[in-house]
Order: sequence, then structure tokens, then C-alpha cells
Amino acid sequence: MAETAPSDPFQAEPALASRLRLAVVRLNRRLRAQRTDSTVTLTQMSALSCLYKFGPLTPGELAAKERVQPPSMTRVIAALEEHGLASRRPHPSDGRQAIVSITDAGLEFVRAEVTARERWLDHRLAELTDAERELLARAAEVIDRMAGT
Amino acid sequence: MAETAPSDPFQAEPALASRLRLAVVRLNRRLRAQRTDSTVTLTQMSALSCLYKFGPLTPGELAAKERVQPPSMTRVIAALEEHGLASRRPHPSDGRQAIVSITDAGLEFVRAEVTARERWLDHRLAELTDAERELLARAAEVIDRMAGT
DNA sequence: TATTGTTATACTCTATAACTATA
DNA sequence: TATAGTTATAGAGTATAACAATA
Repeated sequence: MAETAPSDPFQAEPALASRLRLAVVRLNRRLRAQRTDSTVTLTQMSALSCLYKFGPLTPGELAAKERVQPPSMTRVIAALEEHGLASRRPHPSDGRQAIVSITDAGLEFVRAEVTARERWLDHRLAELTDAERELLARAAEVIDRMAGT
Repeated sequence: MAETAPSDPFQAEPALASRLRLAVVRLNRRLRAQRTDSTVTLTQMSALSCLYKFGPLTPGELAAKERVQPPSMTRVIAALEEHGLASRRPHPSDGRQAIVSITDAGLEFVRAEVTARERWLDHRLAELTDAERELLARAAEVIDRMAGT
């Protein structure tokens, strides 16, 4: 049944790119599955966090920061508006643009961070050692920097 | 109330769960965007790697290992079969089940690992320091373990 | 009746192409 | 003509529900 794969590089010493890729794909999948309360999706949360961090932005700026194409961001912004977490107003000097801001409800939502998704990950993190959590904290910075390149 | 954090925990000292979540969401997005050669998607690659690592598995076992629901895996297996990277044969003793194996072409594909996606990540990794790569290698193990919980 | 897997359907996420409005 | 944004459309990824086949 199981013919073991002898002396192959992938199993014995998988390349870092592969290991990291698989780890990220799988954790992303698990995170997206945690949406039982589901007021806001993972993608919307990411954009909302961006508004929280950087303040009001145009749709184009938001798309650039999140590294998605403008049409993708259009839909995310529409969803955030529907939920009352972000609002849009006209640009003061350029009629083509808009300014998207986080609302008070959005601020509260980001600060609360009590989604099922967050709880699931919090529980997983709580099972780790202090050293492992420290490791992940530093890795998260490196990963985010790479993803923003 | 859970008043366990300072007034602005997210921006000043973001919780580990949030930082890791955002980092994973964003790197996943970048990885999925790298599919210019696109013979095999990221999800298919993940399942193929699983067959490579563990040997022949039933669809149910594969779904369990990848932490997806069986109908999702049905589609992934069908795509891998279409590409000639995996094959299915009847279970010897249980007519309900099947055995999915990686083919020679699939082995070659996994070993080659020369997709555009992989190259993109390789380049990003090459820009890091040795210490950062070591950090990510250890983090990948922890992340994969958490995702498999 | 329980288990394994597939089919049908739907929703999220994201992209590219085409369009509108403004500069 | 160039830029910012939206609409239209499509494909990947995933889920749940309903079904068929086998145990």
C-alpha cells in the first residue's frame, strides 16, 4: 500500500517556499471557515483594518494597499457600507474620486474583535508555548512585509 | 467586558491573532495571484502534495487531511485526474470507496516545483536574511500544526 | 440504518474587460 | 486623451443539502 518515498527532497527537506506556501494556504482555509457569526468576511475585515490603521482613503488607495484590483475593492467597500462599518463621501476637489472612512460602528467592530474567527485562532494560539507565540509574532511581520512587496 | 487591553490595542500593539490573520490573508492573496503558467491551482497543488507525502488515500481521507468537506475534494480530485497528475482506482474490499494515487507525471510535477507562484515566493524569500528565513521555516511548522488541529 | 462519495446549488473572492464620469 | 471608479462577466474555492451506492 504505502510505498515510502525514499531520498526525495520534498519529503525529507521540503523547500522553504513549499512549506510556507502550504502552511499559509491551510491556515487561510481554516480562518475563512470560521465565520459562524459572519457579519463581516475575512476580506472585508482586512480592508476595514486598513482604514482603521491609515485613516480615510480613496478606493484606489485602498485597493493598492490591500494589493487587489480596483473592481475587487469596489465590492468590498459596498459590503462595508451596507454593514454601516464604512462610509463614502465625495472627494472635495476631484469629482472622479471618493473618500472612504471607517464609521464609529466600524471602529467599534475592529476594536471588539470578538468574531468566531478570532476566537478560533486565539484558542489555537493559546495552546502554543510562549516561545512559539513570539516566533509567530516575528514571522507575521516578515510575512506581511513580503506580501506587501 | 473583557477589558484586557489598553485603549487602542489594535494599532499600538495589535493582538497576535490579528497580526497573524492579516499576514496570512495577504500572503495567500499574493500567492493565488501568481498563476501565470496555471496548469494547476494552489488548492490542487496542496492536495497533490498531500498525496505525495502520505501516499494513496481515499477521497475521504484526503478531504480530512486537507480539512475540507468531501464535495470540495471531489472537484479537486477530478481536476487532478484531468491533468493526469492523479488517478483513481476501486477500493479492493469496499465498493463505496476509491483509492487516489499520484501518477508519475504528478510526482514529476511536485518535484519540479517550477511554477510562477513558487518563483515569486522564492524571490521574496531570497531577499530576506538568513535569520528571517530560519524564522519562517520554524513558523511554517507551527502554523501548519495549528491549521491541522 | 450508517457510511462513502457525488451531484446540484450557492456564495465569497478575485480577476480582466468594457463602460461612465471627470480631469 | 488619461484617470478613477463601477458594472459585467468569469473562474477558483468552498460550503451545505440532497442523492445514490454499498456495507
